[in-house]
Amino acid sequence: MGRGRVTLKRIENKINRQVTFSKRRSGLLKKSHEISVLCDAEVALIVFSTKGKLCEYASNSSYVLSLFIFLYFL
Amino acid sequence: MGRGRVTLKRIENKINRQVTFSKRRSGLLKKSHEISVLCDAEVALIVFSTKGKLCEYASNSSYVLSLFIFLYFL
DNA sequence: AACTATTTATAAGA
DNA sequence: TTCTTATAAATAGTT
Repeated sequence: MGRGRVTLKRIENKINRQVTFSKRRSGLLKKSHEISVLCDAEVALIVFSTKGKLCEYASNSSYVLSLFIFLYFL
Repeated sequence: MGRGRVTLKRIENKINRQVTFSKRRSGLLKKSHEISVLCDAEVALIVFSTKGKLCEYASNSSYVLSLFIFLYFL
């Protein structure tokens, strides 16, 4: 996607890595939401950046995600 | 994506819904893996189809996903 | 934070 | 149901 091919390797430049993280995280959230609605599927997505910033998505009935996060931080 | 626009609405045709689920699930897994490698992020993805078929991805250190699944099936 | 050239994902078709 | 292809969507690099 975009002007260069993706090489599946850690992006060493910190700025680029953060920018890519931000872009792709939102893409992942969007697609998680889409599959849950289109296909009537239950989805839970949890993403931690290197800095430990948490980001999550859960379709409607994924109450279990809350439990998961609760347990994670115990 | 593809030959028609996506309308964010449950796909009523069962066959189409299953096909779309299969395609998009693999896309989601791929992208989850990519962001984890490219951005050095920890990712856990859990997908249940309507039939209850489980599918999951976890980047390297997401041992917590195992815990989650364990708890889910208690 | 926007833009746009390209790659990638995928809806529909074979 | 696996493969192909036209097109939508995501996004890498740029401004």
